[in-house]
Amino acid sequence: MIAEELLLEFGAEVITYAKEDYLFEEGKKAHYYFQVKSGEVKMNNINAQGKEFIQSIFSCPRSFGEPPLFSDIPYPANAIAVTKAEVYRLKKEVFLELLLNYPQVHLSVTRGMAKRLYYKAIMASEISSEDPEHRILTLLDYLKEDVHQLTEPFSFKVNLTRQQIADLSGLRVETVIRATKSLEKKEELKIKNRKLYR
Amino acid sequence: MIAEELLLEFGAEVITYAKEDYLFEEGKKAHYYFQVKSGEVKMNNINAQGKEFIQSIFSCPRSFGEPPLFSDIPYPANAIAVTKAEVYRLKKEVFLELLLNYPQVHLSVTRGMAKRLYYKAIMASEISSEDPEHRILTLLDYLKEDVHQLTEPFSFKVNLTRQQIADLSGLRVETVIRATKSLEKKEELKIKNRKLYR
DNA sequence: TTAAATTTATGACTTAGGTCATAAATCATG
DNA sequence: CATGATTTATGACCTAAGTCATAAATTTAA
Repeated sequence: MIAEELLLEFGAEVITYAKEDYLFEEGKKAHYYFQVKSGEVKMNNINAQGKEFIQSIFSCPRSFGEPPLFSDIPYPANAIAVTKAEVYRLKKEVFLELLLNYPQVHLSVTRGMAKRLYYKAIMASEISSEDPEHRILTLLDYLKEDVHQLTEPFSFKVNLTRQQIADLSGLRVETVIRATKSLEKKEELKIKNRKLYR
Repeated sequence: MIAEELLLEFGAEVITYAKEDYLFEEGKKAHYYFQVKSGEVKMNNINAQGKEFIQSIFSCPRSFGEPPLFSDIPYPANAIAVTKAEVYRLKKEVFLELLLNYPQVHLSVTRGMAKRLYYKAIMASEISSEDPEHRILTLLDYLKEDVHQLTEPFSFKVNLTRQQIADLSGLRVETVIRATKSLEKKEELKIKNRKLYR
């Protein structure tokens, strides 16, 4: 995350996207630094059979899509607005210039990438090795503790649909529905009018 | 990767690990920057049922385990020597000091993390959505093109065991054996005395 | 140079989670 | 506020990949 004032000072634009709009596409080169101002943006892949995998969902003030700005790699996934969203957009060259002038900002960008690498490492291992209930709990605990910094039992209200949980954890929606019901019985989750609490 | 001279100038030690030695453990705090001088190091997770997932295998001159140096997160996986290995080790505080003094080095470390994030994004999507043959080809193509910079067909000799391919792609060794044989029939791979070529 | 360990190989079988069909409940929108 | 779209729900069934057993080929180390 980069402070709004600094972004604007360096000439960042604010762009408004409608729900379902693409911000960039898998395989394309990166030209901008992006940071959410309002709304939600997801990065995803769609395979040949139409199955979706959500890499991550970003809301204010998270940035995304930086890796290809640093290295000669294309975007590994699409970025799509989950809701109507406003996004700061800064030209690649200006962004890199900014990092050189503000080492502390560079460090905080690096910190952000470090956290995402941590999340990806955890989820890759989960998806590869764990059963549905374990995967879902790991995902929700990550969101609860690392993103929302909550500790109290059932203090985290999950604002994801069962389908989104499925697409984040490599499962099918029916499996998530069955697994969350089973987790409720085991008192690992609460379900209050269809919303999950962890 | 940081130049050897610079590492030594900042007081890096060279540590020799025997095959199977642990360099650090999942869940622990990070105190050092690591960079391979010789041999191979893997980062992995072992689940409750004993199944292994290999996050990555590193050889000279790759660094690994940086993310927890930047952010207050623990190691998401173990680091274990795959072969006898020599590793540069630099204290966390000195490493961060080095980055502040050498912005270009900081940028190259960021670049390295960006590439790993790219790899993880690709493999997470593969493991979540693709069948065994697709996963294996994507893994091998990544290693061939992005790590070894090879382009000629079958110019990449894979020096991984079937078991390592399985643990990198979330499959079982029998599945990898059957899938690679099938890929050989389809002329996507060559197998010359048990070695894979892509 | 031999014995032990590892790696590759193959067949039979089992099963977890996916697939498909259908529907109720809830939400969003004109 | 009515209607169409989305989300949650449930049962039946199916299949890809995992599991298990066994063995041959190769590599390692003693």
